[in-house]
Amino acid sequence: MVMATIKDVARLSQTSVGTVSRYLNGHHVKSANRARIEDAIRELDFSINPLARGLRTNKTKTVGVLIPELANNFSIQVMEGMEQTLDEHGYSLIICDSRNNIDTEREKLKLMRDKLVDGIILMPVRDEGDHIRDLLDNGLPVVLVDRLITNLSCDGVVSDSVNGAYRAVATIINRGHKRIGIIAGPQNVYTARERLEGYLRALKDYNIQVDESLVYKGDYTLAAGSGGMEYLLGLEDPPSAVFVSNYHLTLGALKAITGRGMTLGADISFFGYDQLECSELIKPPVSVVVQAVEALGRQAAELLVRRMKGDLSGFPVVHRLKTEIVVTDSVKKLI
Amino acid sequence: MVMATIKDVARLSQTSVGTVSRYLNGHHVKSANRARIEDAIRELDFSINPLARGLRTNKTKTVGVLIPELANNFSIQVMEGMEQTLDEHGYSLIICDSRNNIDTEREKLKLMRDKLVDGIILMPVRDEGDHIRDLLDNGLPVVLVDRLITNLSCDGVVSDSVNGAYRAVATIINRGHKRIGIIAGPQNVYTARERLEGYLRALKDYNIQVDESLVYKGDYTLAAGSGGMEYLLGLEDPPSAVFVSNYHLTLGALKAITGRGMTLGADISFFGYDQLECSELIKPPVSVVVQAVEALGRQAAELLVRRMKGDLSGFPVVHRLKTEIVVTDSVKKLI
DNA sequence: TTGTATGCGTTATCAA
DNA sequence: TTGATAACGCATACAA
Repeated sequence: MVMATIKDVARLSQTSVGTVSRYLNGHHVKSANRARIEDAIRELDFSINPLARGLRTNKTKTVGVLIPELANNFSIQVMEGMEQTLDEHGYSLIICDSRNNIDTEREKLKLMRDKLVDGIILMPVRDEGDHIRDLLDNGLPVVLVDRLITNLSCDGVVSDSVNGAYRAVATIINRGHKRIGIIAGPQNVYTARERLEGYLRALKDYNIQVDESLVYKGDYTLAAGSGGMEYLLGLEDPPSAVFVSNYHLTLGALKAITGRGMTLGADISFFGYDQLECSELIKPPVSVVVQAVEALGRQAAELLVRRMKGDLSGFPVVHRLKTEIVVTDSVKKLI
Repeated sequence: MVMATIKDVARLSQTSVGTVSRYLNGHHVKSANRARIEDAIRELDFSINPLARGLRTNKTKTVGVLIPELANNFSIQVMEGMEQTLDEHGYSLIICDSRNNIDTEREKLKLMRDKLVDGIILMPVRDEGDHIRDLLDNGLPVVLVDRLITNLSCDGVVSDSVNGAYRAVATIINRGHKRIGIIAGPQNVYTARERLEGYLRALKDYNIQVDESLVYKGDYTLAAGSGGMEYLLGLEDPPSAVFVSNYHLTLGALKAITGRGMTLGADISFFGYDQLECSELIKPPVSVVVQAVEALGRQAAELLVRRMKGDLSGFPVVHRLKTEIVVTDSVKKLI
């Protein structure tokens, strides 16, 4: 297929490439010319060659999105929010999966830089920021989403995980539980630390002594979720309630409970994290902390667009979005 | 950030841009020059400007992926397969969501063409092919995934849905059921037609008369799934078993069953489609037809890569992947 | 406001 | 094998 160029348009409209180019970029053009150019463009089915334009302008109208794991509900919903927003601003998304691997993250980030993206939205694998600082130092806008990075000055949009976890645990306490376990995530991940802190703060505020044996830490995986739940349930003095601090962990923990033939709320009280696709299929439905997933994506995208336009005000900006909690009979009322 | 160019490399390595370019494209270069060029590249942290290269070669090493709905397990897993394969071949993915809307599909397809992608993988919204034929006629490779299109000569990779549905229904019949309902999808979608056909064939082969009142057709949505199940359960003479022919429909149907407080297998026999993330959390686990999701993505990607390399042999190639069925106690044994 | 000419970084053609 | 150079399609500085 041979595409029409700006030259063809100029010829057909009896103007010059300069005029056509100016028309295309929204400059003022005599209305007679404008009309003829528009006709020619329609006639030739012309569209701008983004490569040529990019070569001149050093802009690609493309944003790189790097996610540690595509295959999960949460990531996808965040992505949808971004896709929509960036689409509205005329940006395309190049999407990559870092497969929860910091080396892949480095590599893909380099790939994106080489592909000349105008900006990057990153959900980082873990607390490691040197390679990101490199990008920022080179003037490439980066917005973190879901997770911040210690000692890295970078824009970000995250959920208020401390508060989400706090309210979950406070709810459990208010229903009369004293022995409350937590399945926490890997402590080199921002959200995992925050959620553990929320748990600890709630216990402290309600004067409940922390029992270290009730704090299980694992990766953000299904396996760690079931492993953690097995561990807690196998304790000599098991907790009466468990707070599980991530999507995959929640699925895994529920699997362990179901596997043991136990009933939520009756045999073990349970508070999970993130909306399960099938939350209504489980009896009773599961109490969870729900994040503003779409907003997370939208706001990250909007912030990035602002940066790409050259507005660097307030750097680093961090948005912290409120979470909601859904409380059900999966947490038994002891009082 | 100011990127080094091939010119800088030529200067530093005391060769010419021609030689450097040839080196970069794998042609033969005297080994002394090769060494000096490699040093210079490292020294300057040079990487090829894909815009300039694309402008010359008319290739972007980018593939457009258009999916009717990002936010579902099935799509994502297919996408992961594609991402991995295309990554191996040095292609980036531009991912778009057509939001189950044929106009959006048209629009995004145009956008991708304008962005000069080298090829497109499309999961079409429905049975409409003119806009796709346009692309093919213009020499842009397109591979359909999951769904073919009537009267459109186009490469594709799909599951053998007829067979999947057939075996599901045959399994139900072999467990002694005679009154078997189906929640079918929209008949302008390839997979929906195929799965309905599988159902009908199985009934025919086992000499069971088709009762039209047991055939419910709806969109591929959760709402249609629960609506369909409500309808079937509300019949004067309801079916003893129901085959549900899509992921969303399955979720919706299960929701209706759970909502009525009925138990799978005991009160109603059930066979769904696609792996639910939480299939193990439901008691009893649900019988489903499972597709080779990753393979679907991989093979579509591989086929597209072949086409983009210029190998047009066998067009149109259609791969039809086998499905598996998972059979559980959700289908009651009547005999 | 318009037309002309130059350059963005690469590949490909040509002569050496 | 190499170097010099034209071209890819566009945006922009400059002169008009």
